[in-house]
Amino acid sequence: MKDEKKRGRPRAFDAKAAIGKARDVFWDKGFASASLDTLSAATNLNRPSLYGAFGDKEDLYLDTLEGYRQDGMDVLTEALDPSLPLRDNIARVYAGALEIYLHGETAARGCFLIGTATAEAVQHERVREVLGRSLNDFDGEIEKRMRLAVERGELPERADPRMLARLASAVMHSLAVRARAGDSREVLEAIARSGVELICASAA
Amino acid sequence: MKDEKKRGRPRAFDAKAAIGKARDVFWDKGFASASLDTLSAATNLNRPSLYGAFGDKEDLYLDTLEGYRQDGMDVLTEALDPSLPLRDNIARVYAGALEIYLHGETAARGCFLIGTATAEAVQHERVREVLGRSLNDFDGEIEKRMRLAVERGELPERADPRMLARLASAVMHSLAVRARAGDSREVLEAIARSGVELICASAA
DNA sequence: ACTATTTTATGCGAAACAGTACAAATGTCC
DNA sequence: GGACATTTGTACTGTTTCGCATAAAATAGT
Repeated sequence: MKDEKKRGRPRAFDAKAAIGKARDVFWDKGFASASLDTLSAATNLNRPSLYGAFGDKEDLYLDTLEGYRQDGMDVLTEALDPSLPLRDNIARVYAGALEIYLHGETAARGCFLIGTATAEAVQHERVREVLGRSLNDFDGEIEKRMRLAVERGELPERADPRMLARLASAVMHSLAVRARAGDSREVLEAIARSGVELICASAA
Repeated sequence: MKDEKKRGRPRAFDAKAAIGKARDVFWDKGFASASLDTLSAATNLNRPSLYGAFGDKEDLYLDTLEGYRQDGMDVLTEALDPSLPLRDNIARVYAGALEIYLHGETAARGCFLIGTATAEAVQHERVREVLGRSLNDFDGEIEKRMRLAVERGELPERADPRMLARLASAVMHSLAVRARAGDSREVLEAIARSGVELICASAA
């Protein structure tokens, strides 16, 4: 299913790369403030090509969100490598998040989902759905690791894996917001360290 | 300084109330998607009146943010009443936050600052400044209570009040995002309860 | 009554906006 | 080589947007 040569003029661009460029625009400006002209310039695609390939602006935005979710899940599962201690896992999750959040030309961008999709979530139901699903997926992935930690004795029997996971996510959500609010790397890393301590307080 | 009658035609509207109406519009739609026409309709002020009283759209938005910050601080200090145990204080903070976040006609609005200002923070420096300052002020207020808790023995000597405060805020940030993402009141309240437990684990 | 001053209301204008029509370009299939 | 299918580039349309110009309305001072 890779080289199913279709008839007609072939595309002169890589859809994945274009979505990546569009994502950068949305990331900085937000959905509403990103004009199709800007997106067109950033992707090197003229407007009709954008429409033909991705649909309207909201469709394109949803595509960028989905891509970010995927990438985020990949980073997350890698950070949660079960051969490492729980404490290291959570620390790696936060470190990976900060690596993404603190990447910005002028100001830090924070989390793409929390930084931009949250604003649209009230009015655009589809965006709200993606946002909610993404947060839940993240929680779920961490919860699996927490469950394993209880089985292994890294956490006490009475620990609630689901709630611990949600609280571990909460620290990440806060890092996402604070990064975009302009907090320094030092402050964010200190919060991450304290978060690990608190979440894994009872860990071996 | 209340009835300093100025010359000229008197205002036919209450500025505070107008800012409140404008805030509701921004809260649902976000800064970028809120048009001056919508704001004008919601406040019952025609555009020139808006400009005359508040300046341009960004100025008006900053005014609504400042008002929200003020209101939030009031709710916060009331929740942190030092005559109550720390655990109750933090629980009240979260309960007060949820009371605000879950108020929405169609979908929950979440936190006005985190839900809308975060999106603009990268591009609009003044918004970023207000957002950062607001988060820090919240942290600071909670930190004072944490410091008191250490003095009183509600928390152990080795507890770090500043970090505990930031983590307590983190749970609230997460509630803000999740509310806007569509999470149910039940889930949010459960997270709040678990958050209190975790933060105050070592409290008397 | 008259002037000075500030707020309202109507409406303008220039720019930005999203989305599309149309034709040229570029490929596949027969 | 020719019919067909798809993409690309230019240009267009109608709408929405922000901010303001201008004039009428309403009050205070004299």
